[in-house]
Amino acid sequence: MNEKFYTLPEEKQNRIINAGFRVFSQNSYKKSPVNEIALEAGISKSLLFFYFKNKKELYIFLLKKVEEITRKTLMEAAVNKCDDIFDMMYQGLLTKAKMMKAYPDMSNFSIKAYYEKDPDVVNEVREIIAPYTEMKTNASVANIDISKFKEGIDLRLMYQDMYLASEGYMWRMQQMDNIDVDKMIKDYKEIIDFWKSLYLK
Amino acid sequence: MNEKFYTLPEEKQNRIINAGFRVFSQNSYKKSPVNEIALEAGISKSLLFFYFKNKKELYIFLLKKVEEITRKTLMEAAVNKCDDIFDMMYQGLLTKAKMMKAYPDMSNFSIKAYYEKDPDVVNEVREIIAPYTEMKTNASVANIDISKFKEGIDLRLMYQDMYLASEGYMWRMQQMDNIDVDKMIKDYKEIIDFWKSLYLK
DNA sequence: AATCAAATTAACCGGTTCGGTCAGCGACTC
DNA sequence: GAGTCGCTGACCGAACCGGTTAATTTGATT
Repeated sequence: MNEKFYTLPEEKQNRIINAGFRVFSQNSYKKSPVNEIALEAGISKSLLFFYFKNKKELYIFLLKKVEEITRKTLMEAAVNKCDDIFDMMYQGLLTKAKMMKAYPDMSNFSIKAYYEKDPDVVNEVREIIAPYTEMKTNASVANIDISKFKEGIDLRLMYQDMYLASEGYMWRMQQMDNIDVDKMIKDYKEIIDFWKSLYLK
Repeated sequence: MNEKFYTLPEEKQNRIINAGFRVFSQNSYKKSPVNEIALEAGISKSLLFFYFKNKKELYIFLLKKVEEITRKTLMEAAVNKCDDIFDMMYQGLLTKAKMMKAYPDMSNFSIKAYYEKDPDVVNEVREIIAPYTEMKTNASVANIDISKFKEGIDLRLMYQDMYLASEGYMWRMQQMDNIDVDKMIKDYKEIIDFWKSLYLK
């Protein structure tokens, strides 16, 4: 790709990136028209092909961008490491919300990429995304302070319930046309407080 | 559409229907190639155009098929009407699982259709689907026996939590390549029992 | 085996779309 | 006014797509 891209004002870069996320998140790789990305970014197709030598390069650039953005956001969030599992879930959603505000279609794009089967890009997708699919389920349940919880609660099922509900909530959000991130945070906080009242002494 | 379609062996009808669900669920209306549907159904494109005079007619037929299948399955399920909200959720998932076994992509197809914006079909979609989008959230919480529940539980949040977790569970299932419906039912039963132990006296 | 109708398909057509290229336009500098 | 830079409109060949048509296969009947 053309290094000139990085000299563009950040706002313009983001316009291109978000347009790419949006189009590639709603169509398969093959059926995502480069022209539609350019139009949505407010530039001409020719210029897009000036920065990225072809469609595949643009796609892979976006893939790597997902990783970069996620890593950066996660690093920022890790500053306030909390031992409370409820705070952890809340913080998790907060960071996800922050990302969704800046890059609304990134999440859907990475999901779509994960299931992409086009031989033109499938190898690259596997290479770039694969490392991140593992460390999904772990990352918690390990060392939490049991004494705070009510007696007789199956912590495994509790966690599963909360995790599933979070996934269900995210899913419902993804389906909607425009996401009200602030309302989302408010609703989620309400449920977390409900869980606290249920599970904690 | 050509009435001859209904004289086809049911297995062949279903192959066509499922192929339609799959292709239309993964692409927008416009970018769903009729040829791909035919190939996946194991017939030629020409034959498909013999049964359905054009793409739009096929699409609308599938839309109506969703309504028909859902109604039939729901009627069967309504036989054992239970007043227990937990039983209700369990029965609800059972019926949904049954439908997913017979028509794996129907659910995703109807979601996609709901958000379809192509002017060629948007009016018809609204007409056919709209009536069913309302009666989603109600249908419960209304007349349940409160006395069975532990005191101080916010029933609205309880229901929301269970509903979201169910959706999250369904979503996780949809993502997987091949769904083990029986295991799914077993896991779900485990969570419902967990909820019972949490919320009931 | 010959016949005929029904089921099914291969081949084709006109139009559109898509990835990618290229010549050149306007603005700004020296 | 020559040269550079950011940028675009117009264009190209190839592929694709919805839909048609003529032909072929199949299967039952005589």
